[in-house]
Amino acid sequence: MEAEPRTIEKREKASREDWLLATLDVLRERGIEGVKVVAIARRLGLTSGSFYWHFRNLKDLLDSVLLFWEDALTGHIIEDAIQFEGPPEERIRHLMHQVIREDASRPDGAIAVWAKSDADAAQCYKRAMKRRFEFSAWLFEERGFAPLDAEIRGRMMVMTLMGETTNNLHLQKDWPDVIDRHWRVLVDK
Amino acid sequence: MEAEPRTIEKREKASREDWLLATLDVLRERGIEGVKVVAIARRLGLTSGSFYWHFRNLKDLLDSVLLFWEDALTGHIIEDAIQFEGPPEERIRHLMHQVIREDASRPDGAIAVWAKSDADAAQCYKRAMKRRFEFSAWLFEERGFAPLDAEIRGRMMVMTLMGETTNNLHLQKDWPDVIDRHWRVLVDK
DNA sequence: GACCTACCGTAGAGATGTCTACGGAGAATG
DNA sequence: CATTCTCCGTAGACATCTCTACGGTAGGTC
Repeated sequence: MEAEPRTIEKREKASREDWLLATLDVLRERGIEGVKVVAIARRLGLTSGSFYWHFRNLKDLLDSVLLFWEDALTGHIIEDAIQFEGPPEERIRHLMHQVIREDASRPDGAIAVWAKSDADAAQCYKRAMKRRFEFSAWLFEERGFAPLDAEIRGRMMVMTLMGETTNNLHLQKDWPDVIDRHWRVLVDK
Repeated sequence: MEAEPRTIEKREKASREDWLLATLDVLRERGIEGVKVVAIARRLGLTSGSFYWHFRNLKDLLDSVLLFWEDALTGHIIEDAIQFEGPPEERIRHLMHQVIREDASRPDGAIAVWAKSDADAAQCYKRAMKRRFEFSAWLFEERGFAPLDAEIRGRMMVMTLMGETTNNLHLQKDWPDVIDRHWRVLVDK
């Protein structure tokens, strides 16, 4: 059931980023209430004493996690899609494949639940979703759909990808085929 | 941030089901690791001592929650759609609206996260999703799509609805319009 | 060799949580 | 009125968690 622990090799010292990445793993697997200092330390093969060298307290870490998720994990996909050269429908296809390929490290589901009971997480989640929706709408406008139609198709794409992510589609060997079939329904006029 | 607590009126005694429903609320808002005996008791205005009259222990409660979610909350929507009389595309529309209407009490997102670290939850989640996908595929076959196309459209419908659920679409006043636009993309040939 | 920086471990206070043991209250039953 | 059935509260043992205080160590610097 458990994923491969993100241990550090050869008794190396851990950086602030090591703690952050390990936290993302715990967050994805156990949810926000499962993010405990001792749990992350155990995963890194360290003790909680060392944690407080890198972070002021647990809240400090959680704030960093939110920022990292919004900037790196959401922004990364969008920038990658902007870089892509080719026809609009292929750009969409590229993005969809990219999301599933990087599936394993996405804590999106856990953050959505987190947002239900925490104001900071809710605000961050809302901002990130808005950004995803707006970018996706643009993708479908480029493809030639009218604004309102492009908006709903973009929205469906985001939701479908998040759904397949929480559903662990990437563990299924025929996932590229499944994604292509989703893609066809979305881009066909 | 917090939802209205599901308190019991006038110092009434709580039934096993009261505890179960309160647990669903906590599960939805805080995730599985937030489901603590004392937290649920607090929400009901009781103490943990009373909990152990209704349940052997925390695991006993969690098992019941999984069964209830799978049988009642998933089965309910399907049975309602089967009852529906009218053309296939309207049956699909009815189901989509129904899901969002009952949105507030759905802990689907929390259960998806739970399934990442617990074998029992994972099995239950898989079964429920299989049932949803198969029923949805049938809906779109009735609508006249070929099996493979019906399957992917059903899958997209389920994911979109779960996405809009975690996204709290039901709090948006124009949600029926948004759902109808999703619907058009899915059922149009 | 002395020093400094960066990182880690241990010990412990205080909070929170699970679960058991047991006693008590109110409604229903005889 | 006495008894029983249901449900609830309290107290306490034990575990886990956050966070502080402080001491230790390895590698680079002067």
